[in-house]
Amino acid sequence: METKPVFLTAYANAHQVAKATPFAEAENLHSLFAKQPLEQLGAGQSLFFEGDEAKHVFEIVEGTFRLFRILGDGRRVITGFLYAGDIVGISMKDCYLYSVEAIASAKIRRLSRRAFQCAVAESEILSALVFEHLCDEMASAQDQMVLLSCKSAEERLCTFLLRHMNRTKADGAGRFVIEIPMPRQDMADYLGLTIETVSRTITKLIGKGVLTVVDPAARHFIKVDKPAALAQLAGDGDECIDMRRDHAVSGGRRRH
Amino acid sequence: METKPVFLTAYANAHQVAKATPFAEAENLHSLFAKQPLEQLGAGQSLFFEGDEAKHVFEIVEGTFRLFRILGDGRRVITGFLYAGDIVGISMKDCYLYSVEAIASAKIRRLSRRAFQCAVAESEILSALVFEHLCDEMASAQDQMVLLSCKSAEERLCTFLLRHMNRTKADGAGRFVIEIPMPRQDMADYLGLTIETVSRTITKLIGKGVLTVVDPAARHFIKVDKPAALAQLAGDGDECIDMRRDHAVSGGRRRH
DNA sequence: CGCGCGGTTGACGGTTATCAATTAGTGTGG
DNA sequence: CCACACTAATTGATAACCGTCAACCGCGCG
Repeated sequence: METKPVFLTAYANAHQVAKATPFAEAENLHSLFAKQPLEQLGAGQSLFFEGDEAKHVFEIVEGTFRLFRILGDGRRVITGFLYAGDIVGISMKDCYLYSVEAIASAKIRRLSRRAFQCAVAESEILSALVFEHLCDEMASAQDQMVLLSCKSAEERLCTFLLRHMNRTKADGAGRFVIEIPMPRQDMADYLGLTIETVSRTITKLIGKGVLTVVDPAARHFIKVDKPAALAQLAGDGDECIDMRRDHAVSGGRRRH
Repeated sequence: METKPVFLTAYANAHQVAKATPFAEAENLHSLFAKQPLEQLGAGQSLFFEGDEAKHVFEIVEGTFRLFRILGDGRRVITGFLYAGDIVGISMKDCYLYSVEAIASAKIRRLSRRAFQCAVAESEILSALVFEHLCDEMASAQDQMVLLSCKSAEERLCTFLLRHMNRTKADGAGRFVIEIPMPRQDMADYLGLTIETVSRTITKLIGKGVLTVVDPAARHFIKVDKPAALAQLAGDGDECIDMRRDHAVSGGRRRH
């Protein structure tokens, strides 16, 4: 995550491009949006729908969004969430691959795809950042596939909470209060579970002393009392660097 | 899939780059590899391992490969397969995200990452192709997440077979003989199932008259007797274009 | 107050994982 | 040539996990 953008920049100096657009001196993707008007959205409002022509790129200024697809029979799959600072709409060709909705009220800025492409094409730095962005997206898609492919309900939930924990600062005692801005149904559709299983699994984790719901009225804030236990239960125990090269010897399959 | 590369090309003419490298006139990613020596690999041989420094980009000339990650306790997740003509190693930052192994004997060509980057940075056409490649990878990762998130064993298997069918030509009678080059265990690890469930589900589909195993000795060739039924059972019934915009009204969840 | 919504809890059953045995194909060596 | 071992795949019995259906709780709001 802290790696320098190496790709497409290695030969940046080979390009001597006339920099004429308003974005020419932009050094990161966010600065592209700086002059765009702020747009306010209400809860449940959509940025775009799956299959729509991909006309804009969006920067999330405030709030949380869900990315999802609907199957023929009504099943919904949430493929990701967006938080303040995220950018969406880059990794598209002609059409959006998924729909995006604000979970609660939110603020965004938008750029036409054309303007975005223009700015990126003129800057080696931005090209590299776009490439990096795509790689990050791929990496988290991979992680999600691992989660969905072979983790139990408890492992899925712990992984989910852990990801949120890592976006949060600890308090003095090394404990965390994490905000879960989305409703249970969204968590379920994201983790490939039902709302009931999510609820029950949270209850079980509370029973184990790993979690506390801060305020029964506001269930969107959860305190992590045992971060280490949470990481343990998440299942990807340091990914087992040593055995990757000779997994054949262990030979075992273990559960789905 | 038949869309023109729009991204990073829109302003291609703004760049007047001195094209001096051997790759300067390359018009597609494969031509980059044309002059590289052909390498032969045996069954089970690795191209690289998850976590290795990403030093090369590979073109698959012949054979099939599995992309996978190993979890701490030995569970294996196959995140994808590679077939002749595919390219792997682009969507990486410093390190490979997964390991890649030849399923049977195979042939590849490789390019150093540096050379690849160099060539791509000098050509607008190649840049656009790389971007397109990444978008395709994202799209199939999304599809896989949908599959793993909410499809039953039968739907998963039918989806898998359907994907292979679409890479194959029909015979005169509109039927298909598809080759499944990987063993059952690989299918299982890819579909988030066990080998037993894969086997049982195939048997069930044969019972329904949808499939025939061409030769009990060579189980890697499967005849699709009812392609329409297979598509039906795969579950993503034309993705329900109409209801995407108003899924709220249907209100229903349906099974995981 | 009654209603609706989001969330929790309980009972039950189905799908699929797990454990175990069997078959068939393949290669090896005497 | 056949016995043997070994692997890939299938089949069967059983049980666990989690989905389904249903009831219930607490809260906010008209």
